[in-house]
Amino acid sequence: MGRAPCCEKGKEGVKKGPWTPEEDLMLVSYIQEHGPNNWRTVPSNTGLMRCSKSCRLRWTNYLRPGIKRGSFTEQEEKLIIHLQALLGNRWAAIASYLPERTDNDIKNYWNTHLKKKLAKAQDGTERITSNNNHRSLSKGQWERRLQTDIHTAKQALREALSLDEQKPLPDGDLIDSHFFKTGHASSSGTTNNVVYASSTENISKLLQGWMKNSPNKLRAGRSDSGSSQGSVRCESISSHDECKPLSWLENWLFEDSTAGQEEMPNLDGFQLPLDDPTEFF
DNA sequence: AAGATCACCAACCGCTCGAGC
DNA sequence: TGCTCGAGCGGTTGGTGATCT
Repeated sequence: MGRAPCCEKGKEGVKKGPWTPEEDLMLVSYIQEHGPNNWRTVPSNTGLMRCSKSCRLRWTNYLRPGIKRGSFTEQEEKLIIHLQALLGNRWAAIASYLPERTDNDIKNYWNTHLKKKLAKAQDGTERITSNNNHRSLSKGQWERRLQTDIHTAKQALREALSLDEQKPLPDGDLIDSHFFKTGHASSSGTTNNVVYASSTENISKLLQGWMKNSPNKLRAGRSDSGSSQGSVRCESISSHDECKPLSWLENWLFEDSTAGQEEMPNLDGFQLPLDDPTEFF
């Protein structure tokens, strides 16, 4: 499989580094008109001296409507920790459960905050248990620990979701409708102060206008960072057109909660909602 | 006050996947 | 069937502001 050279790599005149508000405006104006697709043609059509990849990234990580910036809430933090435990470093998949956050954002937050936090916590618990763990775990012990971990993760994830019960995390549809109705995602926010991307007034005006006119385009754009993995998973779960990751997740949690709380989940009957559950590990 | 170090995050790089030819 | 290339993803880097010495 011949790998294509990185877009415009080596090409002269390709700008790198931070985006200027003018560039943002150019990109947003273009996407407002044409939608977030066919990135290859974006630089030439907009006149931006950027590589198509850079344009896509700028859009998905910063300019895309509905992106929440600023500090993460405790619920978000919990959710990330436990989704990471379940999914590993599949940031795009994790991001699909935090529709207002980008995979890059989550990844950064994980690397700069949560990893350290967990390392500290783990360090504390390891000190306690280290005396009892001189030998490596046997296979049986390992499996049992794995089951416990999964159980714990699910439990905490359930808690995280129930904490947010009054303002349930939006599923795929809610994201869009919520966003289009308000035109500004923070209007329903009851939590922390959030600063949204595209703070430049012009850009936000453009986006608001665009959102009113073409909701379907946004959906197309969202699917981008919604990750292919996420959508594949949706297909495997539901034959419906709509992708509702949180719905099945909630179902999954609630299903499990109907089982005995103290009962250790059986790994064999543990229906992970992925095509290949072993991918988790 | 100034240099060193740390923390954060936007952006880049390179790999994989999958559609199209 | 194999190749090309666009798109997406995760890891890494580099710039910048904050904090420390």
